[in-house]
Amino acid sequence: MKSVEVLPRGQAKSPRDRPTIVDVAQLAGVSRGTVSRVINGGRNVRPAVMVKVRAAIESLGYSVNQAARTLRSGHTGSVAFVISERREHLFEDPNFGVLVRQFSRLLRQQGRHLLITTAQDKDEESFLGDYLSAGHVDGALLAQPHADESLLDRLSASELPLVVLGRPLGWENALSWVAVDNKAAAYEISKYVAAQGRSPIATITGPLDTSSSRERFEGYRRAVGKAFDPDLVAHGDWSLLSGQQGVERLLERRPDLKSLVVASDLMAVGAMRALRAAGRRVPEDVAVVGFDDSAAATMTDPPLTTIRNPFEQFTLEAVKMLDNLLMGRAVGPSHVVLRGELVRRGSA
Amino acid sequence: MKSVEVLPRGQAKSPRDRPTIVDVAQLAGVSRGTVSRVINGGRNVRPAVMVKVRAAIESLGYSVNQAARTLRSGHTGSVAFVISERREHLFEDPNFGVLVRQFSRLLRQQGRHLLITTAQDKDEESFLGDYLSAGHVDGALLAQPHADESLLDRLSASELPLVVLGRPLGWENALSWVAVDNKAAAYEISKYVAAQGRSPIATITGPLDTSSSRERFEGYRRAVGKAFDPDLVAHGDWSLLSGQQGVERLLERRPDLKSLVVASDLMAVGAMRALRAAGRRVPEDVAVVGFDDSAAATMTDPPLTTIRNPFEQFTLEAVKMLDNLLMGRAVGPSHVVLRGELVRRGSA
DNA sequence: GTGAAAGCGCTAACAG
DNA sequence: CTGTTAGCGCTTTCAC
Repeated sequence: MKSVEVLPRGQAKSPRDRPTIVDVAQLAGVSRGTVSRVINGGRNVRPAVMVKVRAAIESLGYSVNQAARTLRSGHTGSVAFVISERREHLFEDPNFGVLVRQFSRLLRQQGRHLLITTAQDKDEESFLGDYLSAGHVDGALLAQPHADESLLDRLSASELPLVVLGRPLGWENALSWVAVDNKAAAYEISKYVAAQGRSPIATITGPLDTSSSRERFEGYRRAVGKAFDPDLVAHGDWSLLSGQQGVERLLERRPDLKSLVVASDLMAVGAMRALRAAGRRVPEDVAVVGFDDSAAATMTDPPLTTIRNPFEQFTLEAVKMLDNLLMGRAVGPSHVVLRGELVRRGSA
Repeated sequence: MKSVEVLPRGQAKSPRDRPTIVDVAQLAGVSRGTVSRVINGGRNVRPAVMVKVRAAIESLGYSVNQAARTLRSGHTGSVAFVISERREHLFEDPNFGVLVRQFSRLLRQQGRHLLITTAQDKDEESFLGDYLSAGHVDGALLAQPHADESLLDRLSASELPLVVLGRPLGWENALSWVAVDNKAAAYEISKYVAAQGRSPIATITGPLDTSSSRERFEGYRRAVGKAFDPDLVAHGDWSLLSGQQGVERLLERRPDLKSLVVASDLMAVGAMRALRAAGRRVPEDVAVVGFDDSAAATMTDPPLTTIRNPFEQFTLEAVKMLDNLLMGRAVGPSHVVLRGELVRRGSA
């Protein structure tokens, strides 16, 4: 049943009120072909004719009919940034704005538009799948898919050129992706804390159905080594509240904890709040580190030591990868893994 | 020169590898017309035939070619949410996620897709204008335009059905819009503070080229009445830092200030930080109120008293308005003004 | 350097 | 209920 959808009937404007290439050709006294050449860069058109045609375009207020162009040429000139999160983190994450801005700029240099699309639940996901499969876009950048991502099935089946942002669990070999080495980052920041003599080190993870959560947890686990203790682990859901509750649970089980590796800055904010409520000072009694270097990281007191993602390179690689796919230059799926960077602030 | 753009050449997939309605018709042993009827809801098609056609669609992995459909039918089934901010606030504003979610859900009920599009600078704005004018979307929701918004010119000239979110300065009569009564809200919250005997009341405004900033300032000004003093006013740019700096300036000029009406929660966070640095307690020495009821409002200590926007109704009105435009039911531009709600927390 | 013309895939109007 | 058919507006050979 894929791709079956019903469009609303009845639109306001009669289609006839928009000038077409024919109107322009008539006014300029040339053929449709020539007008087409002009609006596509003007190769093989005499300057004088160019001027005439452009004037006609201007005076008619002509603008190209993208549907016709796409139907004929087979591509749309736009790319979707697909956000299939069930929760709202991505929008709250200031990193998201950075991503959007960079993608937008990079794609624009290729003459492509960036469209951001979202899906909150299964229904919307299927609706979005219809959209993407219907040829509305030439390709897609897919943000942080969950492990159970049915969109991934759908899209990879549709053969839409696709670059996944983050490691797509279960699809590592089939798809192209660019990811940050979360495991290494978590390892590094945990060791950083350990080197300060802050053991035992507890952690609050994100939801473990995302690769970033798993990797961060894995990095932490490897860093603490034999000292690993399930009682030092709490699981959160990226929310501030879950960070707060995580600390409450941890303090019950291991009141001796000396530091806290939290899988996101926002949860770290909650964690610090709970620590304060429990009478522990940061960083004197408990060192706290976060992840993401989000705005929250600078809003806490003390500000958070955290991991910053290499967005510049990240977006560049993703767009390059997608362009290769779109231009038919890619031989197969490719992968890039980048390193995050430790940002030292007051919390650890 | 509008609408003249150059698309990238050379796309990966040969157009021929996607099945069309003809392939489906052949496989199902019916005509193209019947297939079209099936994929458009199946009116006037026998159940048995429906089944056959659907099976053919499934087995071929057919999905509709949106370009062809749009070219023929004159509409795309999608709507743009246009963000033309020069800065990134919108993405950082958690309210943005709420807006997107609600718009998305509401539009989906109408069988329409929501596309979020952005423009960071003049160039991108013009590029975006091309996109929107080219018939990629049936209509647009335009977020918080600045006073100098050239996109507004462009779009209103293109006759694209348009609903502005926020009051479009200088276009109030020409366009449809839905806005929150910021002036009333600012008045209310300023009076709330005054009623607690917290005068003199200072304020930190947003950038005054937005209608919301102006209105909030105006409401404050009206509430303080004759007590108004330019020394009690600082101008920010919505950023946390600007809130902090605002307080520093205010304390220099009017160290006797007893309360602070800040035009956004984020700036209020900065303001509270600066107050603390200056040895003033909130709310004992200085009462602080914010605007927006954003996540930041609950992250401060004490949490912020602020104004919550009526998003539910806001999005509903905007989508209804746009639908009227799209369906040709609108007689002219319409306007809706909604009231915000005071949320009492610890800061005032 | 320019014109003519063949479709791209689909919908909807018209016959039957 | 179903088949047939005429384009929607544009790009792109192919001639000239």
